[in-house]
Amino acid sequence: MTTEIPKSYEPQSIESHWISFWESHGYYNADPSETKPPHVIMIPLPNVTGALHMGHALNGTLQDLITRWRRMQGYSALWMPGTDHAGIATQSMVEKRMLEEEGLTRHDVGREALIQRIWKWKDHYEARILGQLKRLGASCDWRRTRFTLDEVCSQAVRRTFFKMFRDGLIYRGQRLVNWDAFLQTAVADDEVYTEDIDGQFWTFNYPVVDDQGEPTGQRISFSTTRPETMLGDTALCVHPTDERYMALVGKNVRLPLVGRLVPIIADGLLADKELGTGCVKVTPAHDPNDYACGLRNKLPMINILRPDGTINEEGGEFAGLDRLEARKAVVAKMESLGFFEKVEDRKIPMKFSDRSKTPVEPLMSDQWFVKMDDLAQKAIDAVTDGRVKFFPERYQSSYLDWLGEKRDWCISRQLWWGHRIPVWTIHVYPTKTTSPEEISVSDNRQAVAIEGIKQYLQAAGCSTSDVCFEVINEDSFRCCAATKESIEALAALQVYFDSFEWQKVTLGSPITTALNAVPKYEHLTDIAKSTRIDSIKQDPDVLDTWFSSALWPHATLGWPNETSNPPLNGQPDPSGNGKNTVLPYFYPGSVLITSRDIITLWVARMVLAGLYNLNDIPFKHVHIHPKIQDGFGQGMSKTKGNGVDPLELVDRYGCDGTRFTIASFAGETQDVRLPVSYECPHCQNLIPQEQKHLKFSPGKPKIKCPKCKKESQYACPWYTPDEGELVAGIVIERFEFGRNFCNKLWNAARFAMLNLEGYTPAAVAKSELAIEDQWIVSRLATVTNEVTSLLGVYKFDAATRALRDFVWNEFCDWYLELIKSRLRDETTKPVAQRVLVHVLDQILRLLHPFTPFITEELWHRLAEIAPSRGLPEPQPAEAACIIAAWPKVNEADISPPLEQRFTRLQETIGAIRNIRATYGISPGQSIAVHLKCSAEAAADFEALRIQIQNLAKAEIAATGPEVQRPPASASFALVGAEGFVPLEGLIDKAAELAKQTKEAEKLRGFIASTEKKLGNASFVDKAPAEVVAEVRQTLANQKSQLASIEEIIRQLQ
RNA sequence: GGGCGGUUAGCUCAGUUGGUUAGAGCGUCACGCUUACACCGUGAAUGUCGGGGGUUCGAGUCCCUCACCGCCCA
Repeated sequence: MTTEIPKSYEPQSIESHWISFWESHGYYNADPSETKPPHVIMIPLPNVTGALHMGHALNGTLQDLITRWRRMQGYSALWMPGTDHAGIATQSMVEKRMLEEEGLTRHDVGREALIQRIWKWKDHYEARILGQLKRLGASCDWRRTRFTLDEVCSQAVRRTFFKMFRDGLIYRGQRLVNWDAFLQTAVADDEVYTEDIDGQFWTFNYPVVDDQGEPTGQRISFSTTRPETMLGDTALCVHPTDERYMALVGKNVRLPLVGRLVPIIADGLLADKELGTGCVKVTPAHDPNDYACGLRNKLPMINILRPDGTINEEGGEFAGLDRLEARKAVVAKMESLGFFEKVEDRKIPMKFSDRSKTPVEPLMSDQWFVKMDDLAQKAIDAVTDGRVKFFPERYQSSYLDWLGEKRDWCISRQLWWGHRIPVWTIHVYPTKTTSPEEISVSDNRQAVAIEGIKQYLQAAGCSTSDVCFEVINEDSFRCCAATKESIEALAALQVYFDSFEWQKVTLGSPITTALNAVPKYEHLTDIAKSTRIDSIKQDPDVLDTWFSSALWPHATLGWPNETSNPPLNGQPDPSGNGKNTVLPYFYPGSVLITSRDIITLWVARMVLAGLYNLNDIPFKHVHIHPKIQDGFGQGMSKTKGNGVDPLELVDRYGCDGTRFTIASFAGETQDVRLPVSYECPHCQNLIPQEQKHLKFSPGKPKIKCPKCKKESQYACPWYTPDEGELVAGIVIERFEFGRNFCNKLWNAARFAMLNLEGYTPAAVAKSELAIEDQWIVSRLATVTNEVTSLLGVYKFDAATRALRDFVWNEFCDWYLELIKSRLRDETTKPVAQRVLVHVLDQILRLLHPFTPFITEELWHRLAEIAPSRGLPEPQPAEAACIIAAWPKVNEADISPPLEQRFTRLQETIGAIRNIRATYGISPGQSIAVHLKCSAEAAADFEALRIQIQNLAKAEIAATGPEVQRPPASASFALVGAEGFVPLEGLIDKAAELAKQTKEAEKLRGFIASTEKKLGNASFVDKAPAEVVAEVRQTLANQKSQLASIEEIIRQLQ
């Protein structure tokens, strides 16, 4: 006999059990198969910056849902897990903590030590993130877990960079970046925030000069909020239609402070006639709008800042001043020269670095770029020709618009945490120090040096095809390396020349040194010495994080390694027998599931990288799911303080309840709102979250319960609550939706199992099925079809609704209620049990992807009682729900006429219940019902006599076409059936009359509008025939209902 | 400034290609501890579908416009 079944579903006690069960049985694993088709989802790799939040929970739930569904459908379903190193985000977290706790900067500890500290951080958070995912039930193939800086991913990064470098797609160029002068690094656009600050708005003028550069006496006025940037001005700009300045366009002005002549240009995109004087100064190297104007008008770009924020030599006498001191000095000098006009206070928007909270300076700097022209076009084509499809479709325009700009991709970052750029700049041995006997080769110093490096690499055991060279000028060239070995060898060479250079400086003359700092390469000292180079330096920058994540879909499958499968659990996987069989089997992937904010940053780049490296798309579908907001319509994020830890919800509502709720709001909608409350730990009262709870305030703020007036600390990202302190936890009432559903399912299954005593599996013929059996089987088939097709187009919300409605409103509310009497009768019990077990089995399968834990638990409990089950022939059930086959529909089970007959029964029962409630008839008191209906309907009613007794607490007194209304009856009129309930002594004639009169009025209203419609000639002419016929039928139904009611009224009077 | 999305019951949201009387969950009200389930059951109330205009026999649904909210790009 089965173990006892608790009265309510208790998720906590079973979740961890099934996680280890699934994992230990290897059900999550996906390997190449000759019999199964592949299904692949690559996880949008979470950053190792911190813990998971609601967005991850949503994202992960949907991926798991699809993965479990496809696994049940018979696919070898791979969900590839992993994490992202997240360049600046992670580095700055570690730096910040180091500064706070130890007072150290990255320059104090040095590059290697900092990187080691970040690895420790990464290990900690990676473990935490993967643990969180596992608790959400994520059925990833954990053996294949990757990290963007691990060896498997690194080899793909090296190979891609090298290919691009060799193909001439990578170049060095200048670009305006957001420079954080405090941290001395560029920060990305999404790491910058804008705030309005109190600033000033100065007006100056510049003297106009003639062709000879002599002042014409004219002055031209302009305004600025950053006067110091006039040191880098390269134009003045007016609007092309501005009459005031038309005559001046094309003339020059002389900058009073640096003496440079700059042109007056017309550019309608920069100058605004209405703003200030209508004229603006243009500093392309220090302002994004000016930069764009500079590009359009081919203006020189003059950088006036050093990395530390002081003015450089371009600033002349102002060189060396900090930019804010320089501002004062510039204003003073302009004033003394008579070019100052006025100044006013004004709120001005200022950009701040999110990392240092200091203002960022737009700054021109040298960066590495990838040429996007051809790469972007191929990625555009992949979407426009339908190889990659977006769900919902509208998001494809973000992708196409962004790629269409084909802006080159800046891939360098001034960081230490990341894939270091594998490029060395090499200076050849200078001509002037070349000894006489070497003059013969000096004409071709580049070729000699390149040859020298090749020989060195060969001696180090590297292939010369693993490096390529690019000439910079006659004294220098670059070398890009493709493999770990060649990178290591070049690094050793750099160590050698660095020490050599150091000795040159300190000892005054070059002496022989050895590669003894890198013992592995010591024997190459002589050949290193003879390379005829003067210095070799690796680029200090690392690659943009998105460069490595762009390769994620193929890097994780082992590309470019063709001779072995990627490792499993860090160990070699020999199953490929000398080939990489994983990559061709699992690439391209099936679907990418992510949120819209990284369509450009990530999705587009994966497509172009996949096409570039493998000449094939990385995935066929891209599903963009909603973003989660708090109750105020704000996106949830750690920085806003409104983030919610999904595991808190899992603890409160159960994992399945949480997942089911999440799935219920994941449709084509753009945003999802989750109003949050705190639960008072003293009295359990709910306190709605207010904006003030989210604002950062120092210390440990408390929340006061309006009901019990007690205070408590509350869950908030700004602080960790004190040990032992009572904390007001997070409550999101919407999640009760899923929790309640799980409990309902649990109890439905509990009921079924309590009523399966004596169950015997056997074939069931269609003729043995009662009307409710046929109905539930028909509905089950319909719902199975619906869910299957909805999941195929990622409409998780609709699929969830379809399943909930079926399980709760049809299976529980009607089917279970209807079979209760049959289950108590030994003769009718066997068939009812067989149908019940079948439907429950199918429900568990359909729900498993949504609610894996409860369905697995029930599956095993059901297996104890009914290991063999199913219609029409029983089959042995699979060993676990996770590997059970997804239900297949027998279309013959679906019968719309039968469903219609059943609807009439439901409506009749509803109408009787309504009468009971209207007259306040106590549940214990039975009533009689006379049903006037067709003979066919009468048969249905008679067949369900006992059930109607149970469901409506009503005795059928008479059925059939001849039934007459008994006196003193409450009545109802449905389409196809009229009912009368004699209520002698109970009925209030006046009330009943009023009720029926109201009903009649309503019907007359409907009839009037229906008749009006049919009376409209153009409706009858123009509307489709079936619509007209439908309306006629409606009118007929309304009229017959009205006739019944009028008869009832007549009898009442 | 350009683009995308939203505005439907007190709250959170559905509403397929335009087609009878606009739905659900939560909340509210009334009744009910009926041996699966009070995380429940039965019944009820609740809407100028953001405003205005248009197309159409017919508009929550299509078009234009205005307002507000959110996001992306510049």
